Amino acid sequence: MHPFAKDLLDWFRRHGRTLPWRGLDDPYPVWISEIMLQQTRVETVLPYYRRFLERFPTIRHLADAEEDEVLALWSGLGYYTRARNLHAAARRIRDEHGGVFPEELSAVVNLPGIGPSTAGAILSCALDHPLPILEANVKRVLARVLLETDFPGRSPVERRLWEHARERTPSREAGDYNQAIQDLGATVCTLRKPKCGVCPVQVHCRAYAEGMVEELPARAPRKEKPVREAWFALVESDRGLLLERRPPTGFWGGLWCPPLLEKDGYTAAEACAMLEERLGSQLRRLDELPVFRHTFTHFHLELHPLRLQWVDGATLADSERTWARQEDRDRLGLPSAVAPWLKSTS
DNA sequence: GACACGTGGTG
DNA sequence: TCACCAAGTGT
Repeated sequence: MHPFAKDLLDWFRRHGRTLPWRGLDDPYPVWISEIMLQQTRVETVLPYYRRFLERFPTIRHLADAEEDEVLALWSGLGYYTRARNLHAAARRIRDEHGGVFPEELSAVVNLPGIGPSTAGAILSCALDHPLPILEANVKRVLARVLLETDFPGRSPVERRLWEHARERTPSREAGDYNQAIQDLGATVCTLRKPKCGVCPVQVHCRAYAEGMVEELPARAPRKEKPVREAWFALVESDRGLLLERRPPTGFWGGLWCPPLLEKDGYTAAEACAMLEERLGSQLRRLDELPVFRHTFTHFHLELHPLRLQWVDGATLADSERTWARQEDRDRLGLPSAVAPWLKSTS
């Protein structure tokens, strides 16, 4: 066994965390935990994990459920594709593997939502297969131990890290080893203020020897977030504020919101005319309010509020549009960035 | 290979 | 306030 692995396993026996999906030999609950844990912290996952397994105690229960119910139990966890893939994979296991979670790596990585790292985690933890994992904790620990100064997002670096992860994964107790290195990353070898003083693998760590621990792993090159600008049409009538349901794809998908019009190249007057066309009604321009900005993961959205008065008395004949007073807006799903802004404006 | 996907925590 | 990050995968 690699000396690094031995020291890590000794530490794990004394200081490893107790988590509900540990020490299980059934791949199903381990699978659920691994999917929930993708890009998500342990503390966030715990209540969801319990509720989910209570409602879907076996693969068959999950496979036989409606997707809506699966999504409802996932609500609040984010990355909802994970839930749809989980459900789809359960149905595939029911239909193609007789309801039994497959044990071949090739079959496991072919299931939707399971990539190489998650497959390694499930098979090593539940069935003790000697497979490596490579997720954020492992990347950080190995980048430091190996003094890997290139940033791990680049694929040559990633290949190297996979290779080192494989070399260090012991042929027995691979599951414990994988849990151990993740615990180390979560509690000792943390991104900020790492506790090198209590680290069980300090003697193996090149970054510690070089005083480089806090500089690693290297940060990704900064990417400028693009700014998207839109006119934000606040159409008022005696029945309240006009809201539209956002299209299902894109940001704020399916939520109710005042109309947005791409600002690129259109003046306020042109935007107003386009909106009149869309609504089939005349609008009177009132005034413009100060720009407000909301930041998404990949872009800034700059909204230019345009107050408009609904002129004629035509009625809205569209299920995707509605008038809403303040009390109506509290009931409808408005984007969390928009609701308080509207409240403070009107 | 870049990008999208959600939410909550942190300095 | 804001950038950055967290048990990655699919397109």
